[in-house]
This record gives sequence, structure tokens and C-alpha cells, in this order.
Amino acid sequence: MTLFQENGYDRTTVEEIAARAGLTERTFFRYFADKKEVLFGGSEALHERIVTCIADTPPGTAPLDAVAAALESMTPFFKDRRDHARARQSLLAVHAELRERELIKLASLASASAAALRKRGVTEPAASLAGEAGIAVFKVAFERWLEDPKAQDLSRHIQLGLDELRAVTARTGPGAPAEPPRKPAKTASARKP
Amino acid sequence: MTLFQENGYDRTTVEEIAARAGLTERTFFRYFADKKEVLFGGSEALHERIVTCIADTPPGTAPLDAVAAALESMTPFFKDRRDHARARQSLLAVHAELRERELIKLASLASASAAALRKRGVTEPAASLAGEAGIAVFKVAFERWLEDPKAQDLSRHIQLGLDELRAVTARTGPGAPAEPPRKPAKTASARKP
DNA sequence: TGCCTGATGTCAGCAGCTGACATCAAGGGG
DNA sequence: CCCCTTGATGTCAGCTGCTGACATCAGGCA
Repeated sequence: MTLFQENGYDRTTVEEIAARAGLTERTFFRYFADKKEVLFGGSEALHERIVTCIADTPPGTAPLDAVAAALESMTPFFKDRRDHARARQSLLAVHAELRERELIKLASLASASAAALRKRGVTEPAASLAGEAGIAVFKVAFERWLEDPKAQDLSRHIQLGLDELRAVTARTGPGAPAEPPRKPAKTASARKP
Repeated sequence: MTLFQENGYDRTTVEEIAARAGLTERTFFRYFADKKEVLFGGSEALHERIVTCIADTPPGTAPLDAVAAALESMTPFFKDRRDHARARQSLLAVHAELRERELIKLASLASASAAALRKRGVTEPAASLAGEAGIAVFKVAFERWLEDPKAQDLSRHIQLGLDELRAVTARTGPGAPAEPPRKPAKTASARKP
């Protein structure tokens, strides 16, 4: 991170990173598949945590709630890393390749969640959708958490995001109209032939 | 695609691709930012289409419905490309780098959708969530479309996905939600074409 | 002591990608 | 009809990411 912040991501060579760690470029590539991968350490831990967390959710919990609970459980993990997360995020903002990597990690979390749900008896289209929806909430919540001037908890943002998602997906969607108390026709009217 | 299928993605060199097109490697990189990017031509078209489609949705439409309608409108675009899409998908299945690229394209669609919704007066957390949720539905629907032995329309799968998402995000209601009745409401919630 | 194993270093080499410059063809104005 | 501009392409050199093959070295263990 230090090197990246000083010289920029792509003007930092892998050889330099390795040297800073007292190692060789070759050794670097034995620990990290990629130059990008240095920025994603510990993602396996999150992965594992989410899966076990979903598995441990009391039976009868709604799928989306199970995923949300798992995501909330990572709050302490990020608690003291807000500054680091912000630095990381500003790297991602500049370099699309890094965003790509972030996205595939999140997608992997989504499909792991789906698998965990399936193991609980959730049937297929629902499991994947719950996983994806949960991750969508997390993405939005995480960004808002980083920017939040009030510095509210990450879990708080996740809950807010969940509520908002529920509102948005509710059959007759609120939050839409600039015109206040307009009750739009049922969703069927929005369909195009 | 031919080259990729014959020799595999990473055993196909950019020079070979360019040669097959009667050009030079250098010229290739003037048209494509990346080796990966050859597989993602036309994504700007989709992007644009979605945005205008959301903008043209009748006012008062629920945000998620607007996004879904926009996504459904791409059905004819894929209609005759199912085989090609499948070939592409099997490349993606093998090569994570390509999946990364796909994901960032989809994410870009999601944020474009969110922007389009915002322009319609949808407030912020809702807009992003609707965009992400819509794309989530699309991802799942697209995969199911590719595998569907009955070869139903892509738009059909999108509708089913939307319904399923709505069911999954519905507030945890009375009936035990973890496992709904075996042959679920699919038919009951079917839409009028 | 001597062997095995795992971590690291060394080296050579390919492929992706870029900048700088040359070339060439088409078209428009003089 | 010629010349000049412009845009597309080719050529060349070079860096960096990344990999395979092999050497080295240290620690543990028989």
C-alpha cells in the first residue's frame, strides 16, 4: 500500500514490492497469483466466515436474512480498518483492473452464499438471487459506510440497505415518484409486449 | 472465437488473432484495449440501449420494473445468438480473467441503470439497489436461459427471476420461508404475455 | 552425519502492451 | 495535376508481468 500510494499502482513494479519485503520477484509470485492479488489478502477468511455464518443461522430464517446476517457479522473485521479501506477504495476507483478483481471476489461470495443456502434447502433460482441480492446490499452499504460523515456502523448501513432493497422490490415500488402520493398501477402495466 | 475454440484462450496469441484478421498485433491494440476485450464487443450498445430504455419508461413505473423492462428489451439482441453465447460462456467458465471482465461490464450496466433512475427522481440508496438488483436478476436469468432445455425466451426467464427475487426479498411472512411448497407459485405468479 | 523437504534465489524466456516513428492511401484545395 | 493533410496501418524497441526449470540453502529427523 505504501508503495502504491507513493508511486501509483502501475508505476510500482512487482520487483519493488518484493524488494520492500526483502524478497525476490519470483517469491512474490509464489505467494500471490497476481500483482493485483496483494490487495485482496484475507478474502478467503471472509469467504469461509460467510459460509459458516449462513450455515449457523437458525432454521426458518428467510434466505436473504441469513445472507444479511452473515454479512453483518463481518462488521468487526472492518471496524478499525476504515482508513485502510478508504485508501484501498481510492486505488480501486482509479484502476479498473483492481475493480474487476474486487467484483470477482464479491461474485464468489455471492455464489458461496447461494451454495450455503442450497445446503439449507433453499431451491435454486431463489438461492442464487438471495446471494446476489445480499452482495448487492453489501456493496452499496460498504460504499456508504466509507463515506458516512456520521461514521455509523457498517452493520447499520447493511440494515438500511436491506430495508431499502425490500422497499424497492416491493410489488408497488415506492421511492420512485417525484410526484408524491401517486399509486402507480400494478407492475404488470410496466411490461412491454 | 474460432481460434479460441481451436487452441484455447491462452494458447492463442494476440499476434495470431490479428493475423487471422489480416492485421498486425499493433493494430489489434488500437481497436481493443485488451486481449480480453475482443469478446466484449457491442457492450457499449447494450449500455446505451438500457439507459434510453429506462428513460423512456412511463413515469410512475417502479424503479425495479423500469430496469427489468430495459433488460427484457435486449431479448431480441440475443435471440439468434444463443449458440454463440454458450460458446462464450464456456470460455468464461474456464478463464477467471474473462469472468472478471464480464462482471465489470455488468457492474457498469448496473451503475448506468442507477444513474438513469436517478435522473427520473429515484433517490440514492434506492437507485443503486434497483440497478444492482436488476443486474442480479439478469445474470441469473441469462444463465438459466442458456441452459434451458425448453429454450424459453430470455425475457421469460427475466420475468421469472424478478418474481423469484420479489418472493425472496418479501418480508419474512407467516409461512415458513426457508422451504416454500414444493412446486411453488411459479405458475400462479405467471405473467400475462 | 547424511538425507529429505520446503522455502527461496537465479536465469531465461514468452506474451501482453506501449510509445515513437515511418509508411501509405485517399481526398481536397490550389 | 500536384501537393498536402489526415487517418489508418506497419515497424521496431522496450518494459513488465508471469512462468518453468533448476540451483541453493536451512532445518528437522533418522
